[in-house]
Amino acid sequence: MRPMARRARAQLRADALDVAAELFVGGRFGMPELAARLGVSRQTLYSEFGDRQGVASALVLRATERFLDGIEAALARERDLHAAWVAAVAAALRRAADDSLLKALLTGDQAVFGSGAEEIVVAARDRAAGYLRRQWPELDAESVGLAAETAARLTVSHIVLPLAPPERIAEQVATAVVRIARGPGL
Amino acid sequence: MRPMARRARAQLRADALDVAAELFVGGRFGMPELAARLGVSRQTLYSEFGDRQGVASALVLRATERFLDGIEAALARERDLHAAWVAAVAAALRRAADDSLLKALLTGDQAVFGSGAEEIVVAARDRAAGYLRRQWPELDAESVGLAAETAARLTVSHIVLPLAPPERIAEQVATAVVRIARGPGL
DNA sequence: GGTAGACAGATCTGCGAGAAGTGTCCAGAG
DNA sequence: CTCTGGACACTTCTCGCAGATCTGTCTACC
Repeated sequence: MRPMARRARAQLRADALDVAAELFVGGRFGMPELAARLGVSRQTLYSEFGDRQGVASALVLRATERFLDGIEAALARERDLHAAWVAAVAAALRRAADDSLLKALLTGDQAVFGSGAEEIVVAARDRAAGYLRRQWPELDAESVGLAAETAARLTVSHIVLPLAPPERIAEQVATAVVRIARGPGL
Repeated sequence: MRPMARRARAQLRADALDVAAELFVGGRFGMPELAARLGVSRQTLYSEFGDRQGVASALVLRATERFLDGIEAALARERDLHAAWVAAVAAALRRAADDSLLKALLTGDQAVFGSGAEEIVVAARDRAAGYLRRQWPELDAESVGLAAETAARLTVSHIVLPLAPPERIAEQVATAVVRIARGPGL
């Protein structure tokens, strides 16, 4: 509860997840090696994360949140709805391209812990909906929900199965999302 | 070249793929067992399909075409654009639900031969675009392309990761596709 | 708090023998 | 002319088994 202890704990968690991510992409992710690399005893890890799955879950959670934070930042950086989505999708594609853990979670190829794809899609959809409601309150509520889910699913789809250059994908997804968000039309 | 020979060959291919699909979902797909179940020699199989991969490719190809034929039939059965897509997506979800081979191809979980997902998405997109161009020629060409790709990707996404009952998914995808197909709007 | 060590039990690894499958050949039957 | 059955070399599963490693927990210690 003391500042030092809390800081040390948070730092340990952060370091542990950094190393765990490294080990994971390397294919070997075990508690003994994780502890050794951190210069800490196995027990400390078990105390902090409960068990191996706890480390894995925390790792997935952090990767997801960082991913979505980056996307939301890109969204917020633009004022035009279409431009915002172009930037967001482009950011998502970029991150997915050079984050092995994220790519593994989304494509599900490596033996990842809890698939992860579902959590990411759900979280992305909810964040996108929140952003739209907040930034464009005049949009129809149902359309916002549909646009958010479509944005999340289309982006993941293009990460898993890219058929066009990133810029083109971003443009296409953005156009689709904007047209859906615009509502029934008449 | 004689009718009898051609018919026998076609029948053999069809039977072979039926049995191959059975063996595949059962997890054991080998040339000796396939030949035995067909009451034919292995050599005949190799003559007809070239090699094991040839059987696999033919199997995937047929599954894909049947899948898309079913969807296109559902599309053609409705006159309203929205209703047509509701029916098509519902048909796709239904088929994917009770066709193990198809589901394996799309989700990529079982060790399928050539992933298959890419071929399916591409073929679905192209067929959807063809249908839209043919049936709704007044639609903007670029919008049709975008709507077709979105329809294909969203449907696959909802098959791989279903988060809502099929009827709701069909309704959502149809709404999204129609709004995209409608064009820039103004 | 944290460490080091020990512990039973599960899980992974390497390995070799044996079985099975792959792809190709050919002689022979219908 | 097509299909069969058998043989062939080669590669790829499979299975058992021993040894190593990992997991999760406990205890003594600092």
